[in-house]
Amino acid sequence: MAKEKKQEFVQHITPRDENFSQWYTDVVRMADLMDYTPVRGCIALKPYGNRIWELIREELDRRFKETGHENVSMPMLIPESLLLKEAEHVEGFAPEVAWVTQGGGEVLQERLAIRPTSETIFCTMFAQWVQSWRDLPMKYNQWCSVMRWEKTTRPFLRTAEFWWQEGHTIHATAEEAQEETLLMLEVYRSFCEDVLAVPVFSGQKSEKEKFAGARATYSVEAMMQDGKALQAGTTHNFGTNFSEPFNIQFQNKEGQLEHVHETSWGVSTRLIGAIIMTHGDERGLKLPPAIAPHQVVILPIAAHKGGVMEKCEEVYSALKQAGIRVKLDDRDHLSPGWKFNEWELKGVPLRLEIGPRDMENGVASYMRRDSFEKGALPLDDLVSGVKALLDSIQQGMFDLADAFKQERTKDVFNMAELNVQVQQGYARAMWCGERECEDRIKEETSATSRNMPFDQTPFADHCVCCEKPADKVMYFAKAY
RNA sequence: CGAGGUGUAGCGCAGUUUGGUAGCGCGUUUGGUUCGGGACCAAAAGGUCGCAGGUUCAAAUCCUGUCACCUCGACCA
Repeated sequence: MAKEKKQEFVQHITPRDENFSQWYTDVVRMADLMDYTPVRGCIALKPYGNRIWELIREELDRRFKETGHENVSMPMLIPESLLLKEAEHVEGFAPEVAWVTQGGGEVLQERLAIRPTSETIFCTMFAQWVQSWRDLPMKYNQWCSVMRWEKTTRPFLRTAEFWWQEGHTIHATAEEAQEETLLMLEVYRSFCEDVLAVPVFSGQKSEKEKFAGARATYSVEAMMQDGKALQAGTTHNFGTNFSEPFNIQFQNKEGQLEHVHETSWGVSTRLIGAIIMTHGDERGLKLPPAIAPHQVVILPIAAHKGGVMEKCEEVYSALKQAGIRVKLDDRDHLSPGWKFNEWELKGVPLRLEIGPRDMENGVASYMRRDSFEKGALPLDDLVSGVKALLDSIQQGMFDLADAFKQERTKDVFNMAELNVQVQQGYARAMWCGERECEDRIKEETSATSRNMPFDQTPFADHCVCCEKPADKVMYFAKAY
């Protein structure tokens, strides 16, 4: 009977390998991360999902400050005239901008865009704030939400409003701007891999795929468990593309006016989608300890029996004192089996059980969410045991994801091979650099160019598509 | 934006073909017994049937429109 019921429960999550998209939406809903709202395509982050985002923010913000950035806050509304100043930029964003046309019942003289991104307003303010070479660089970041009126939406991956950070910096020289662009790309790469345990491909976007208005765009691209690509973060070098129309100038050491060189970079709540689709399994979410709202959950077994709750509370305090994010699940109307499943669904990395039998043995039983491995930790040295397990889980999750990524990435030498490979993962190919070939690959395989790795050592001499001489190494994949 | 599908209690669904009192399971609340992989008994609460119009004595059910969500495409950063 119990077994039948359990199966019934598990069936609520669509099997991952049967229908990955459906599995994803099931997990998002059941893990209680978000909910839909009355506004089309706009989601509400619930406490659990919001907490994950908070932890991501804390960790990223620390890294931004370490690299010399400061936070600012800009207005949500952008006058249309500002948006129109950079031609490529407006062309790229115009179709998905939401507009405010009235305020307090009066029709506005100029309609205001709800920011789809803040380059234009940053540029406007930079122009007022910079005068001398001594003012440079200005390295600012803001945490906010932006709005893009998307045709189809999907929780975390593409929503009409989403939460993100956008860094905007201006520099005196092209070299400095390029250095900043690559530095922030590296911050994103190490954040994804070391904190989220999400291995990524780091490299430069093609002309076709770069940001509207950028001279060069770089990205970190993750691989989901269905083999598809997810762009996890981007950095852009604008050169003087924006500083010229916005007239952001400074006086150099020689007393002459020069335009600044600008960069921007961002990551969003899409990272939460990346975590789910990189690590999740048939039982639900699987969170890396570094950003798990609860790193450890303590479950009392037979809580009414003497000393069990007291011991749980003691362990809870000790772990909390040691700086571990710990949850004591003392709800007494739920059976242990129920709680096991619920916390597994929510992705808690480590479960501790404390019951009469454990107390006799002076241990706490544990189970790792990553490998389901069970064991026991001595109560008198619990903190160091838990810390070691959390470290091991963090590493184990990365290693598993990285092995998957490598297994699903192959070199291809012609269109037939490319077509086969992008059905299940990333294809590394030699590419001539022509837009025509990129378009043809998209048309025939539905895969797009992801990015060019920094190691551009050729492994063949002709283009995967047109067979003409090629010197660019490019990753292709189907993308979210 | 195109093709297909779904909207009925917090969640999962039946009822729609053939119009006639709003149903089931889980969860929730209260009381009690339990507790090492989704426990049990008893009682109770909970629904504008997505929304708007129409047909009818009567609409969850038939008709029209509309909105949202899901799947696959297209588009996009």
